[in-house]
Amino acid sequence: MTEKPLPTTYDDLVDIISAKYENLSKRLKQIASYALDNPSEFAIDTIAETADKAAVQPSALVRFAKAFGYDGFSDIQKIFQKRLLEKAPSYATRLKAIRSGTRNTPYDLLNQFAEANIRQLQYLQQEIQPEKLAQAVRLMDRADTIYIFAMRRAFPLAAYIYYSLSSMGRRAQLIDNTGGLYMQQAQQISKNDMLIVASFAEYTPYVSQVSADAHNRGISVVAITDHPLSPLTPVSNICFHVKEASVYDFRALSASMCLAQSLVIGLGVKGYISKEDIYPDNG
Amino acid sequence: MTEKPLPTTYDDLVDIISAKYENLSKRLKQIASYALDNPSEFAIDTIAETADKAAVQPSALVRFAKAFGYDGFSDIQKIFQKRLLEKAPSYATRLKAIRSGTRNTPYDLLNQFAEANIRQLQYLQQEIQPEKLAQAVRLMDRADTIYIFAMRRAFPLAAYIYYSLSSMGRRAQLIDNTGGLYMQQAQQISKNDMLIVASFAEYTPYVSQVSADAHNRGISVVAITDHPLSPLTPVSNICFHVKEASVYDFRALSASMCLAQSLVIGLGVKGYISKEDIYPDNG
DNA sequence: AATAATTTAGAAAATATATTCTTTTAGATA
DNA sequence: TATCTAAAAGAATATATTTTCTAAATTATT
Repeated sequence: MTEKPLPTTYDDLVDIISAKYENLSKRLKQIASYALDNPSEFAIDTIAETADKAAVQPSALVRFAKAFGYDGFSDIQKIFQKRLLEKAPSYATRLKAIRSGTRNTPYDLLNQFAEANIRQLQYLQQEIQPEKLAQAVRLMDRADTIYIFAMRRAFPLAAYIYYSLSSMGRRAQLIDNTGGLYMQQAQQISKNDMLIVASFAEYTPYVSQVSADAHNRGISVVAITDHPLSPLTPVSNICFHVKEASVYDFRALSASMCLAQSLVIGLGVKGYISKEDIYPDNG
Repeated sequence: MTEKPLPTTYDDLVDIISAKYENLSKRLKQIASYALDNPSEFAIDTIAETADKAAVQPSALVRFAKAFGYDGFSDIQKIFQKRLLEKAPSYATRLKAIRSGTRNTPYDLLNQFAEANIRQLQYLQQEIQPEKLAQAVRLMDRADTIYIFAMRRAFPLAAYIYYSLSSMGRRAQLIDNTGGLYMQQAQQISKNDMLIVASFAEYTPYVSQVSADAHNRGISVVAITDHPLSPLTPVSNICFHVKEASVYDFRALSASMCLAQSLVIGLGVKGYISKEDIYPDNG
């Protein structure tokens, strides 16, 4: 084995550990995965404490360190300690940086975007009406099949809802407009079903069209949109208005995604509680 | 002096130290102010290192600890260590706190989920490596066509990226496995293109397979996944590890969504800026 | 199935670390 | 300034932690 330069930063070390992981012995794998899962504790605990928590021998930790070229445990632990000391700047510092300098590195954008998303989530918590939420979940719970339709920017929402419902064993259908057949797909919705739609400005006419059609036929519709004057408002039974943040005209999705997740989980928990015996371990 | 309960949290300790500060001896004041100024280092360094940095004798540190009622240096240092561990909490721990004692109305769930999402976003800001982000955007910028592939829970990410890139006029292809042809779709990727993949535990083999194939063929791959030991790590050029929170085993998506958005916007802004540089005075 | 090679556990040794104790220094009081 | 008291330094000691080493166990190879 030739002399490779030892990683001196946590990130480099993670890369190396990831790369070599598959070639490690069972016990060393165990340690690698403990260390990567609990880097902070690994930095602070003594070798005995870490050994205990990772359920290995102290000597195994020394072997682990040596397997990556270090002199011993203390050496590799220092890398983890450095990470803790160099932890990113505080919240306040970051905010200042965001406000003052207007450089636009992807990192700056990420910070701006994260901040914007956080604000929207806090706003969502304040603004959402608990009763509406409960009603929506009730409608979903009663439905035989839950149909979902959204396009363009809202499509990820639909994809998420469809995936979650399916994987929790609920009957769900995604109207995906395959072959341009969205109307035919929507026609399938029957009285015992319900429909979830989502659409944001500029509103996709298809979505409001399907929603209107279902609504006229007496089918329950839950809508997620961005404004009280959205075309979905008049054609839905329950309509959530979620304001989304935007950075450079790129609109975020976190708040509506969070709402969608809450609906799905609300249903899941409800189902889980009543169907506890049937699906004891289901996620 | 009667037995007062010793502070067990960092915040309490800070209060006590502040209160007693004026009555401390010169050397102990020196230590107090060092400790409060450098709580992280104080937590990690040995007594000798701290003594050195604070320019005092090791024994003075013991006296310091005893002045506040602790048995010795190690005891008071533990408080500082606890702070460091709680600063970078495991989400599991925090979420448990959120969970406990709450009912499970959809509204409660939304609040829990929003909190979880917010923490994730903050964590993302701390953990992300600016340079990696910049590199990823550079790869995207150089590519002729950007291919995107993700399935199941990660699929909404792919849908979002695909939609955004397309709507900003970038050539993009979503590998959507229509007709089970994902491999054939992936074969289309050429040397001048790049691939973005996303996959979370339990990892979809298709995604790592496509990623590995592209990577072997020398195509740049940017991966979004959830752990350093993910199967995507070894088969990608740039790999982001985003820890996602979960509520009742429903995993969130905000952090990775935010990351994806930053990549896309980073590219958008970059394109805008570089064209401006080329045609500085042009309309 | 037997042998070799690797990995692991656990105890022993070496090292590092924290604490105590004695001596020295500094500061306060008369 | 002399005397007393409190604080500090530094060496000595006790404790804890890490590392090494050997025997046992596991895994791979013939």
